[in-house]
Amino acid sequence: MSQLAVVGTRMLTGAKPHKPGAVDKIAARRIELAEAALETLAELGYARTSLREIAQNSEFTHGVLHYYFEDKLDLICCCVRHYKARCVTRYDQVTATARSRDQLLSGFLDKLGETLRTEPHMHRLWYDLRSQALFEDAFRDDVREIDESLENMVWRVTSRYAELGGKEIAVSRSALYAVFDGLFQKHLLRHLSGDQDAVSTLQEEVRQLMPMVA
Amino acid sequence: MSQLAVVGTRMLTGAKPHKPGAVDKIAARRIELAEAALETLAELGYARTSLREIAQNSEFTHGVLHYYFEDKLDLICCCVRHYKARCVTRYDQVTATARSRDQLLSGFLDKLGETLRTEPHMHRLWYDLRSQALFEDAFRDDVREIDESLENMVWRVTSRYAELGGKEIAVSRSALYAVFDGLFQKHLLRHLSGDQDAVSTLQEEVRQLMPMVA
DNA sequence: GCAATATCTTGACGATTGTCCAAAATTATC
DNA sequence: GATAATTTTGGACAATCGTCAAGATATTGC
Repeated sequence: MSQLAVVGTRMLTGAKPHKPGAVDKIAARRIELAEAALETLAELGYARTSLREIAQNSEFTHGVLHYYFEDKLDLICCCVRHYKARCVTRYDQVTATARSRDQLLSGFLDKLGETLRTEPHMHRLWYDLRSQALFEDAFRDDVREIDESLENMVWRVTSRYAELGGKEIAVSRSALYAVFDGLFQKHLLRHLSGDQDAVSTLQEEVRQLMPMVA
Repeated sequence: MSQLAVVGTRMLTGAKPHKPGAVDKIAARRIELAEAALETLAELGYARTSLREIAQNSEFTHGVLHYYFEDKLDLICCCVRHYKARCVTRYDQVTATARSRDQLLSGFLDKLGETLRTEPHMHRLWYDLRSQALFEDAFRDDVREIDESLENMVWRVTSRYAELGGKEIAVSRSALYAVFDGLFQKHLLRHLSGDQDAVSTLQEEVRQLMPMVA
């Protein structure tokens, strides 16, 4: 019997491990494997990703996955949770340092374009996993949590933008996030379809939009 | 050798069949099978849908699918195309008959709620397939076409709404569609998660939004 | 340095997948 | 009503899937 079940229970209940560092080691490997899984998922999509393919993108063999994860769903849930940490602070630097409305907008647009240009695969994975949550209960809580984090992120940026202009945000949190999310998703598809202007078009759309919402 | 390849070529090139009615018959069966496939896809999602499962939801066996479709991708592409026809005119009746701003808004919200309540599975399939287009080239053109149709639909409704108020739409077509699409997707997830207030919350969000965009 | 534990590899399993094909069943044609 | 063409069936195939367990290897505690 592997120690996983015990460790898993510990992690869920928050009980302390008998041996200090043991959980950390296991957790570290779980994250390592989850990151390899994220790469594979981003490349192939949820529907085409197998455990063997994930293992091949790591430095281990496929058997080890069942040593650290209950099953495939457990692994992918771990991926989703780990994915979150990457995203939610993406624009905080811009928000914190910008000293004018234009500066904030420019910094935001730059970062937005950079994200679309350098990480399209990771973002298409997000949309894929969010769609999976529509079918699979196990994903729903995590996906909702990430969605909320992203909503908060958009709200923070826009709040600062409004503040710098002495204005108030004119739409609801949901609507604000929805419009940014929808625009990003649309131009992500364009970008992946080979549209060279996708990045600049997105930036232009957002540039026109910002003064309307705050 | 089946006639499919010939028929397929005919359909692509638009050449006339040797025997009148032969293509229609084949096309009709293709649609019949595509509709059975749509039901299965809506139930299980793209990742978990197999050809045998699709056939079981139809009145045929799994072998017949390869008589009418090149392969699985061909079948699902046919599904996507067929799906489109159902959606794009959903709100046209409301737009055509409404004689006041309030009437249009109420009719739109009613239809929106009814859609979310009665067809959540078909809509989660749409979001699933749109995400698949981020990975699979074969879906991209069809998905883009559907997206455009939906964008136009939203634009038609909002245009009429603006017209009835003697106003102009204040945002771009992309942004307008993005915000509606994003809000719908969010509340679809809520609704499928068992949130009883999802429908009314969506309606309330849209009710607040409409006067802001037109 | 030995025993015990933890970690990893490897191969196997039953099930399922998309695809293909020969034959049966059905329909159309004369 | 016989023949030909079309449509459908159902089984076989190779490949791949998630899962599991036994054994090899590495690490730790004493």
